[in-house]
Amino acid sequence: MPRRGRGWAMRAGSRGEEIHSPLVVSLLEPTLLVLLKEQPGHGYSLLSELNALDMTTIHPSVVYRTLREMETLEWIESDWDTDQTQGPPRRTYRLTAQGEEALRYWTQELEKTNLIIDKLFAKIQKG
Amino acid sequence: MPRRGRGWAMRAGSRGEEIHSPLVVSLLEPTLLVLLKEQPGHGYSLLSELNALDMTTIHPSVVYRTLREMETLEWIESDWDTDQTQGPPRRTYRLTAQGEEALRYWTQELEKTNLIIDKLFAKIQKG
DNA sequence: GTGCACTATTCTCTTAATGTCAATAGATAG
DNA sequence: CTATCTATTGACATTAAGAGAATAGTGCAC
Repeated sequence: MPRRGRGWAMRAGSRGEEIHSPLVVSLLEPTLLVLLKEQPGHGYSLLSELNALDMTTIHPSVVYRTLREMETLEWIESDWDTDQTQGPPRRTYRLTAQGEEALRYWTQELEKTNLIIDKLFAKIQKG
Repeated sequence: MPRRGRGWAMRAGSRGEEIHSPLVVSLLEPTLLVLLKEQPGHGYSLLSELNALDMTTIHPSVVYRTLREMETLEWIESDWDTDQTQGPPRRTYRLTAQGEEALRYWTQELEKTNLIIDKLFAKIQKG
């Protein structure tokens, strides 16, 4: 029952719950871009790749929805894969040129974010 | 007219607009904790401190609202300051013990976030 | 052959957070 | 006396996220 938002830290910390901070979710979009740049993939496989990146608390339906929205933006494209699945057909996504462009902007934003976080750490350690 | 969310990267990049990624906003809460740990302050002064940290696109009312919510959580407390203002009375906030506790959890989360971003950079540079 | 676990995706409803802007008002300089 | 800067609040609209039900194919054990 992940519930995000204001006051996350205490709720997550005091009880060892599966709540994630809003930060994790806001990394989802660029993370999917990066993963799909590495290689095409479908929702279910991306879910386990997210797990490998310690983004374990994101709800599957959020990932699927995000992929659909990214396809609407034409950052990614997909085809149905009916053969070679271990279950029902899967939708395999790949990055488009526009998606690569979006990833470039996102990369800059991630750099900026790292800088801000580093400044915060500096302030924390100072005190 | 900052509009966040899905597709931020292209909207922000293609036109040089004042749109921020969802990442920036999700740093607001821990940033306010850090700034108030450094020293007590009021909303208006915190706004310029956020500017100094390159978090320029966050709307003032969002900052004020966040402060009020953090006070409800008892992470911070406030008093009205009627003297020594350069305008109307200001509400001066300071960190509570619970706020320090929250900051500790947030610090861990920021470390985790930095790690994830670094992993993403590694993947980006590899490709 | 049927029941179960795993794979795989979509849809919908609810709740929470953000965006935006108007309103209010004290202080100060010209 | 009015424009600008300081300072905060409140309300409303919009967007995103959380959660779970529904659907369905595959493969294995019994």
